[in-house]
Amino acid sequence: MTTHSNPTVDDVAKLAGVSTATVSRCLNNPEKVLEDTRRKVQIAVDELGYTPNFGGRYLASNSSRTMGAIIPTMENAIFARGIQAFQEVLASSGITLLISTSGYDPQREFENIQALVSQGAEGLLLIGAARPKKTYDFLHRRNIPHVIAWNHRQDGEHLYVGFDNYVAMQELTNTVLQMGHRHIAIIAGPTTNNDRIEDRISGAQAAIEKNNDASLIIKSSPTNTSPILSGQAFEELMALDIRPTVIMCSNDALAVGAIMRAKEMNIRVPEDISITGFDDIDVAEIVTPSLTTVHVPHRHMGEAAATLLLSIRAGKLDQKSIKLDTRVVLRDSLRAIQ
Amino acid sequence: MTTHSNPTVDDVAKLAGVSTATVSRCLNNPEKVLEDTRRKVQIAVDELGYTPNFGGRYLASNSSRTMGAIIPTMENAIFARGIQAFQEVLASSGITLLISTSGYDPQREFENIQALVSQGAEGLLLIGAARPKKTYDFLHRRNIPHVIAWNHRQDGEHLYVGFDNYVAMQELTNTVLQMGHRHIAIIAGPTTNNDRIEDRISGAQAAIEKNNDASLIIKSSPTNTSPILSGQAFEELMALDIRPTVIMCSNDALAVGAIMRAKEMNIRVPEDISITGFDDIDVAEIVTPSLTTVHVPHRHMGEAAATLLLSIRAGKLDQKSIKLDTRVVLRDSLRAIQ
DNA sequence: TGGAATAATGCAAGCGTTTACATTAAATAA
DNA sequence: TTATTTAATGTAAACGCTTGCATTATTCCA
Repeated sequence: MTTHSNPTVDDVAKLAGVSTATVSRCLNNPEKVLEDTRRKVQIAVDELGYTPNFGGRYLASNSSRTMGAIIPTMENAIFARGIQAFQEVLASSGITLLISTSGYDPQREFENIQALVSQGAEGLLLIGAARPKKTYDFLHRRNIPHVIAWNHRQDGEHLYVGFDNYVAMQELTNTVLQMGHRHIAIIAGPTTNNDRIEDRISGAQAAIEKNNDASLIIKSSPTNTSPILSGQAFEELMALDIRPTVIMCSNDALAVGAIMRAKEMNIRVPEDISITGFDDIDVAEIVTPSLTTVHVPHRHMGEAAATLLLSIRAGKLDQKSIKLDTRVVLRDSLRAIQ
Repeated sequence: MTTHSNPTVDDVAKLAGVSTATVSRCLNNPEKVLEDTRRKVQIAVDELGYTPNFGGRYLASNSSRTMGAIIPTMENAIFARGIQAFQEVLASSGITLLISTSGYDPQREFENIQALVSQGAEGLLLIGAARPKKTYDFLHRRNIPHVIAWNHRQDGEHLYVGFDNYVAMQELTNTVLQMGHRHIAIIAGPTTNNDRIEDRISGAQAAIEKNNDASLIIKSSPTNTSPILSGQAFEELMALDIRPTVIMCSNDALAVGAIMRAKEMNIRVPEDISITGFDDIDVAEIVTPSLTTVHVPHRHMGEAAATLLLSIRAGKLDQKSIKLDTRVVLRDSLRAIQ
């Protein structure tokens, strides 16, 4: 009568004819154990299909070999790609990644953080810096290493691995201005709890304020980002007495939504109106006309964040923020004013 | 001198002036404890920023409230969307999701499965049924509930939550045949360890074999799926003496790659050649011409998989496979032969 | 060959929870 | 009021692992 509970180190030890300590050493410090013993233990492990119980291991060693990431949603390609890279780097160091999604809700993010910390997360990847004080209080009190990705500010408050959304958008706006555009509109997703969008809008404003003759209209959707919403916003902008000559969208998905709506309305892009995006996701190249946008090194960001957290875990506590470069990618959807 | 280790249930108990058992009950069975006591404990919890240690909890209760998912990659929108839904359903039952990616490598998948099981995964979501015997042996020996998503077969061997790739592709092929196409080509990703692609190809073959005058060429890339590869395959097909009149791609990403290459080569779609995809990801509607493809209910699949695993976890062990419907979505990239 | 140094292994405590069972307090009935 | 039932809380063992220290086996040197 075999009980149907999982095999434990005791079972392995008994079968291999050694002590539990030796089994443990075989698994964690194989160099401390005789080649011969190791082999015996390995056979027993395979025989039983043993895998160490994480609870016991974590409790005894106080190390979980686990890190966490909380992203707004996986359905956004920009996060998926960065997290994929993040995970690959961690995996190559034998670290498991726990992921949850907050749906852009700070309260849910807080709960997710608590859950991941309970699960033993030794480090956390977070998106953007905008979150309630209580969240940061918790992170500091519990002394959880965390990096903030997808943004970079000079404030010295946080550990960033990202790019400067403000500067990136400023550059793109300057390009737009150089092409002679003066009536500029922005379609943006909601800025609540989203410092990245905030920074992008401010960046555009800063660039435009230097031009006395340039004007700016901002359409910021109160609810969540979606191409449908940008279609609506696009229509509203087209109904204005003085139409903008260019619409800058706060990300590529919104820009694609605008382009699609333009097609439906028989408005030509870029002949009748220029459109720009942000992120440079795959679709930017696929859509017709191809999208002028800001290229963001998502994979590289994920890798850098993982490397940084691994360094901290290894004891190198004096890590610095990492700033990655973006670049404007000129494609067909933006054209100069004649 | 406060030691800097995390607060434990002992700390909370001491601060609240109750026993550890009561603290535990407050957290897990609040109805078993006096309103007044509960409040005291809650205050202590907040005061200390206490979160239960997962290791201890898992060890004592033998319940991890955790499930795992292993997908090939997050960079594929079809998985991202399904997993997002999967996670949302689990979260609403207080279950944490652990995700890893295998990069389409069965050995890595096996290791990931072991890792997740060690972490306490009480159930597993896996993609497709093609994997080595040792992987299934492990799952059975350890008695890990698992569902296979993104495919559905009538074999009665596994618990599927998915759609019948064979039938879906057969339907699409029939549509193509009805439109008068007789020279048909397929561009597919690698079929090794990928039963979904295998099934799709067989489905197309089955449909075509019923037509004596129809011919089929299959270009199956040996390495991984990528739009660049499909561009290459597309070129090769265009160089043939007798060009196919339609190219059926095993997924939308490949189809988009083919369309882009067609544009570069000044071959008109669908006037000169028709192209179809599979999955119906967002891009299918965005690309020009819009893509005829097979719609797959990714979100719904993720939800159903989660619900099923939750049922098993709740003790309802006699779960049945769930078959979801797909449908052919006709768009501009496919046109009838005159 | 004997003794010291070193390598390999074993013993047992302890990690932070939960939970069966024991105990105490409160509520009810007589 | 006291005896009895019930509700609330406390006590302590157990979960599976790692690791400091004790013990045993091996190697090296003289």
